[in-house]
Amino acid sequence: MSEKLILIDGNSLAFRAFYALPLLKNSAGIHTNAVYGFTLLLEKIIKDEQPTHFLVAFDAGKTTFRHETYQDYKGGRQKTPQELSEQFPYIRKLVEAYHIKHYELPNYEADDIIGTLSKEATANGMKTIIITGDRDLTQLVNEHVSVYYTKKGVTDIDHYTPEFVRDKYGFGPEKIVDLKGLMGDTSDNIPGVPGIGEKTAVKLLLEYGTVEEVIAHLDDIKGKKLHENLTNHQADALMSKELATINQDAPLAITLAETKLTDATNDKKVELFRSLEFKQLLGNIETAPRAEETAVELSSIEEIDLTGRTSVFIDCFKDNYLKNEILPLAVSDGRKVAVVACDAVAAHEALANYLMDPSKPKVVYDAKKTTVLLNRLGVEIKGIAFDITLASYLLDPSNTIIDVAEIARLEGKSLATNDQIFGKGAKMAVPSDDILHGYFAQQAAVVLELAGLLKAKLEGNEQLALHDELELPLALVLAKMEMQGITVNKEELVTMQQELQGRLDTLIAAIHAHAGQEFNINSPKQLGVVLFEELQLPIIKKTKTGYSTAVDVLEALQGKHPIIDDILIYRQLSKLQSTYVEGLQKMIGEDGKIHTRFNQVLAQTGRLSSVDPNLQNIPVRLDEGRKIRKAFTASRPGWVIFAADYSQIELRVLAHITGDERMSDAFIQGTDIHTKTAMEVFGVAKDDVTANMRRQAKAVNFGIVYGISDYGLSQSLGITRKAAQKFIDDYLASFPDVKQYMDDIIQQAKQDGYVATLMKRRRYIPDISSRNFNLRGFAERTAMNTPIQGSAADIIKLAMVNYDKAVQDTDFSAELLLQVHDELIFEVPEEEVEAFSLFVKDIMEHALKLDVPLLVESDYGKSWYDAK
DNA sequence: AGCCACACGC
DNA sequence: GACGTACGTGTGGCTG
Repeated sequence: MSEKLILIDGNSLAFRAFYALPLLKNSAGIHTNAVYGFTLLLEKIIKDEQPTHFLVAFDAGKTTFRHETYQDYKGGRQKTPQELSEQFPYIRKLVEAYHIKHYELPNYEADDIIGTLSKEATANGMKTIIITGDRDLTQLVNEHVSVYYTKKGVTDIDHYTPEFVRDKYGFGPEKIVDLKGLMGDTSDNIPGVPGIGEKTAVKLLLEYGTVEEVIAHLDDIKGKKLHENLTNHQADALMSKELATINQDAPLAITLAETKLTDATNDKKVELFRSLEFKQLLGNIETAPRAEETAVELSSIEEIDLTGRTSVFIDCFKDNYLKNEILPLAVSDGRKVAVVACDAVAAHEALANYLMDPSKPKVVYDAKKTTVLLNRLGVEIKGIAFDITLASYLLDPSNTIIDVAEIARLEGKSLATNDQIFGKGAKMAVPSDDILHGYFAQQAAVVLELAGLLKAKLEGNEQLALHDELELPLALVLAKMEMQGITVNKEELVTMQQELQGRLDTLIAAIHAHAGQEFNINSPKQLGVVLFEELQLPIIKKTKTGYSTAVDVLEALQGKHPIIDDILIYRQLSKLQSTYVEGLQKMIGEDGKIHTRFNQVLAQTGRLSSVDPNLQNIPVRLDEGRKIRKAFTASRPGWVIFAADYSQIELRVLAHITGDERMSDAFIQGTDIHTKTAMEVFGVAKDDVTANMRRQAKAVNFGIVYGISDYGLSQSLGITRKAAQKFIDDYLASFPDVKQYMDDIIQQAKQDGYVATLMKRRRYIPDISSRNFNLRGFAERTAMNTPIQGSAADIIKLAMVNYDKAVQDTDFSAELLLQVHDELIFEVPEEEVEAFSLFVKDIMEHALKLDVPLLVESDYGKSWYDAK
């Protein structure tokens, strides 16, 4: 087969890894984060690319041949932190442990080594992949050489191809050096020409081709200042181009043949990982556990001590526990573990009694799933005291928990994964009872072990109450909601489907007629060709794969061609048809209901999400879509759908957290918050707030709540980024305590590494100190926004738990069906609804005492549509 | 099977 | 100056 060479820019990736990962230390006090990140990258590259040849290039020293040309080359760079430079020897050792060659050459940079070898590889018919964190190498891209850039972290990678570069600039990679020649490069202290940034440089190059040609045509250049700068800095431009040019003929003392990878043992890797304490990686090497090694001896259920601390593990095949095949149940008492076939659980009296006894504390992997599965077996489990999935999520919501092995891995333990036992994709199957029972026994044993570790960590974070009093009780409420389901009227959807299909057919015909040909309107690619090539409409925006045909683009084209209006309507209707009208019908069960599942451990802010189907994004904004809600009804005649939603909960939380008086006053006095914001930001009296001012103020409030950037605000208001930034500045000047909070919370994130909600939910913000402008900006907005959105999530969750507890002491027969972030949906007998409304409103408004009032609005009707 | 573009909600 | 800009889920197209 063809040969493939990987070339790694060692210094650049060491820096990336260092800043991407928290400053880890092994017990000997050596910092290891850069080495660790480097290792992850090597693992990923070897696995994904399967190279035949491999080399890591390093920079040799401070001065290079470029310094002869320009003394200040790379001047003004910050010194490499000590914590990183001490890791370089280990990175070299690491590379050697992988039996990968590394090379450095005095007077040259890693870039030149890479450039020279990639040229040689191309000459020998090899494919080359260059991996770096530095954009400089883009110039080497061609059809045989790709450059992969690490984006976020170390293992998130962007692939640069000649087309990518061409799409971005309008010219190929070979002109990158000309670009640098004109615009310079601050990171390498390459001067370029003053007053020329990317925009101007690209324009000039598109017109003249190269720096030399630009200089040759100086007299044609318009703009006095530009002409003057170019004239005065011709030499700088040429020198900058020279500096930016990678040397592809460096005098290397290493040959391509020497970079060939050999089959090697893991000995050195194991030794190094041991000394650096890379436990997880070590676990991966020391072969995946075989059944015999980890097999727990199976006891009969009678031998288990069900009186003390126990764990219960039950699961089903694939992820939908509301309907899929139930697998056995395993119980561990910490010494012995027993596995019972699911059919035998309810029949086994001692076991069933134990499961239903609230005084017998049980530790589980997933309380909601466990509750549902046992309920399906006819057992109402009581006394779940700890959920390791919830615990792991609360400790760090970025943990993506897919199985017990994943939580174990996070705790430095290695064990068989669900994928290993069940297989994945089409090959997924339940294994033999032997394997299955052994696996389940092990799961139960490990769950018990992990519970102790995680509980101690929660305690250390003062998060035990968050688990015990909020998330765990909520899991049981959610289990009930999922099992309850919501009735959906299929006939209603069928009628809508027919109606929509008629309109869609008409639109398709009209669009094809406008286009003069038949094509698939659902294909952005085909649509792009029709709009921008056949019909020659102006290209507003591009995606990385072609023309963008997104709504904002189409709206900008309205009036330019009659096809646009039809496409906009087609888009809207076909989304309704495929996702909702047709999609939801498929989800209606034999009970006439849809049973969504709520994911309690996914959203980084603490919100819930909903899958299979997602009932948190049923249309509401446009009436056309809102009509879908007519199909959602109460399950019994005489009952109604009742919806209660928090009014402006996030902004109320913001007023509470910041203590901002003006904002708080608005809520205390019941002033419309968007109007109030407009009054403050525009400095006008209430009666002088125009509809447009209120609309803009609303968008700014939206931005505050969701942590959008100046760019995001500019997009939503259709204004410039500068104008958007001014809005934000004016807003913060109007609400000084909000401004103070924003500054403080960023400081706090820097200091603690995380931010927290009112209920002590955490979100870690590792990028808060990134020197990457984008990552840092994103991190800052996350820091500002998460306590607001997350506290709002805390409040509605608390309301749900309080409601569930309180309703049991009433005669209400209402059922809680759905949660949509700031809204709860119930079904209620119509005669109860008035009293129930007061009951729910009281619970929701007093879920948590804030310095500003919480306001709940509600309505009811025969369908969700009517409960507006 | 996995990625992309797009669109829905909050 | 900028790598790309609230989150999460589902759909259809396309690619390998």
